[in-house]
Formats: sequence, structure tokens, C-alpha cells
Amino acid sequence: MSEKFYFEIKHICKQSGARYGILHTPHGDVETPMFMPVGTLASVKYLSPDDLYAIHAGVILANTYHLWLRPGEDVVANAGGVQAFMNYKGPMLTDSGGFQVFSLAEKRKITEEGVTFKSHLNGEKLFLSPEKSIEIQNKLGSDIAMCLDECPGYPATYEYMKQSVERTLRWAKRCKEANHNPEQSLFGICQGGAFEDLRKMSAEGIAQLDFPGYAIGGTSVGEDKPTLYKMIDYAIPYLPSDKPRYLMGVGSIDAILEGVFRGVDMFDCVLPTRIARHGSLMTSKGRVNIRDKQYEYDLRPIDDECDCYCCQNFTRSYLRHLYKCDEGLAKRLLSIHNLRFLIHLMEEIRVAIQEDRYGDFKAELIKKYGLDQKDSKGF
RNA sequence: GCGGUUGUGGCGAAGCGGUUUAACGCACCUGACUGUGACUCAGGCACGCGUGGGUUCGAUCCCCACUAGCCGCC
Repeated sequence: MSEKFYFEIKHICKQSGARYGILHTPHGDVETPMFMPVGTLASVKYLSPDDLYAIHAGVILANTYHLWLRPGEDVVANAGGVQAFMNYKGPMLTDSGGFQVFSLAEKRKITEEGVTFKSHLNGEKLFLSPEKSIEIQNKLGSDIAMCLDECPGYPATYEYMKQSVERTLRWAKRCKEANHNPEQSLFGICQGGAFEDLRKMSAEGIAQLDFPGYAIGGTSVGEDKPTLYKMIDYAIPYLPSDKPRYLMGVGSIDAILEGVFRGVDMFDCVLPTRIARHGSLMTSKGRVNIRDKQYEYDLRPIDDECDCYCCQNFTRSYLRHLYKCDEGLAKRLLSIHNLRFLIHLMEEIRVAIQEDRYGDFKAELIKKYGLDQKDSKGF
């Protein structure tokens, strides 16, 4: 682990127990709780680094599996690492490829040794082991690397989940032993699905390995919200309280609010960028689908409470036009908006925590956004 | 004016007497999207097949007239 990497908890909300902290990384400090935009292929789709600075993005993600296939980790290493490669001056986190074990399920086979993939690009047979994932991530040079884990879908049987959790623990140990980049900090990942004892076993197991940070994984794989919250509750008590906690793949507003309430410090999700590219926006009044006819003549911004470049400069009418004409600018502006919306939400969350009113803040937002409604998508 | 040819939703276009509740594509209208295989996925959108008659148990599909477009020829 890098000496430049450490986590400071600056304040614990007296009302809720939520944490405000600072994560120090070789590429700068970031405040927590935070939301991390996803840039799988060393690019947050449609956004330049300047766009990312403008929305105050802190840590951004890249993906080991995808960069391994294209352009290859040596190409990235040759450029001086993933930050230099894409010219992003902030901190970065690389996912291990574990999620692709889940999302490319028809094209892979899991054994004790690792995962055999069929490339989604050309069908080539590939093998990713814990050691290989770390070797690739070491070359990518992210500030935070993730252990290779298995991310089973939901629901899974107890028997399957148990052996999967045990194997993921063995893989975590191998990842730790394989990690040779002193500038890179490796996070462990807790699995266990919705089973309380397996979450406990997994969390205790990785905590024993003493990682600089811990993730709760196996989330956002088809479970409902109450189940997600249970997964968090089952894991948190066994994760070291002085280390950052990262809830993987979660980006809906209600889940972020509940996650922070339960002691989560880091979130990442493709949701804001993906739905933006599909014309769907998060706003203080709920979801807006910009292609809808009702916005044809609407000269208001996407969200009149938003301070982003998109909302400060463009109307719904124009954005709808751009979207319907398939202009790339629409995807960029809408992505900027959704990311800024979530990042701004995190800023408000941090203030509320420091002022010991996060419990009230969460309740207010849930009411304001109608997130307590049965049909709420948590937009 | 004469001969030929074609008229199916906003557009293109299947079907050519009875499983057509009129295929499909585009456009249009709605949803969805959670460690990105994603400018993706799902759904909706023609009580009617140029108009009017006729043949037939039955007509988008056959016949006649009309009408419109297109191509030739005077």
C-alpha cells in the first residue's frame, strides 16, 4: 500500500452515525462519502477530463478486463499508467474484472485457479486469475485496485454462495500476495449475497487479510432495495471502521442515501451515465425523459436547482432536439448533468453529516423525491 | 388526346381470394437501464389496403368505372 494512501474519518454524524472523511491517494485527496463515475475503457463515455474536473469528479473507475482486451495493459503502462494514458489528473480505481464474471456469464467458466473467459470481442479464449488481474492492475497503475472476486447473481442458493464466498476469500489472499505495486492500494471485497452468516464470514475473512479498504460486492445484481440494505447491514459490522467502505455498483439516489446512513463511504455506478446516454435524467423533481414530447417547447433547464454546465446553458427544448437528432453533444451534456447531480448530492450529504443532521437530511430528500413511494425507481 | 404502368399507416415496403388481430424497416409515442458486451433493450402506433360499384359464402388480393402519380407516343 502506498504511504500516500490513507483514510481519515473527520466527523461522525451524531444524529445518524454516517461518516465524513478524506481519502488521501497518490493522485490527490477526495472527500467521502463520494460517488465515482465509471470510465470502463479509460474514458467516462463522451466526457473529457476537463468535463470531469468541472463537475468535481474525484475518483473515477476503469476496468481491468476491458483494458486488458483493448488496448492491452502494456499499452497503458507504456503511457505511464491509466491516469497519464487518458490525461486525467485525479485518482482512479480499477475494477478487477470480477463483475465481468457475472455480466459475461455465458462466456466463462470458474475454477479454483481462476476464470476462463471467451473474449466478447473475438471469441478468443482468455484466462483471468487473481494473480493475472493484479498483474494487469499493477501495470494500469490505478490508485486503488480491486481483488478479483466472484460476483454471483441474485438469487443464488446457499450452497453455491457458500463455496463461492470461500473461493473469493482464497482469491483475495492470492491477490494480496500478488500485489507488487507500492503506489497502488488493494481493496478486498465482501460477498455472500443475502445470507447473513455468509456476509459475516466473508467480511470477517477479508478484514483479517488487512486491506486498506473494503468493498461490499454482489450488489446491484437483481435484488430488490430492502435486500440490498440487508446485504449492507450484514457486512458493515465486520468491516474495520477506520477503513473506507465501498458499495459496488450502486447509484440510485435512495440506495446512496441508505448506504451512507449505514456507513458506506464510496459508491460507483454506470447508472447516471448510461441513462443519460439513453435520454433519462435525474432531477430534483424526479426522472425526466428528455425525448418526451412534453418538452418540445420547454425552455427551462433540465433541473432549475442544478449548477451544471448543461443546466446553466441549455433548454430542454434544445436538448430534446439534440437527443432526437442523435447529436453526440446531447450525450455529453446529459452525462454531465446526471453526474453533476449525483456529485452535488454527495456534497450536500457531506455537509449534512458534518452538521450532525444527516438523519433529517435523508428523511427530507426521501420525502422530496418521493422515494418512499412504492413505484419509485429511486431514479 | 392515345397506350402502358402503379396506387397498402408520416415514409419505404410485404401480402395478391379464407391462420392478416395487414409482416418488416425507418420515423413517431412511451417505458426500462445500478463494480458499462449498452447511440442498448422492451412496448405502442392502419376498425383499414386511392374512390365508387360489382363478382363471391368470403375480397387489400378478381372485374368495371372513376381518380391520382409515373413512363412512353402524338
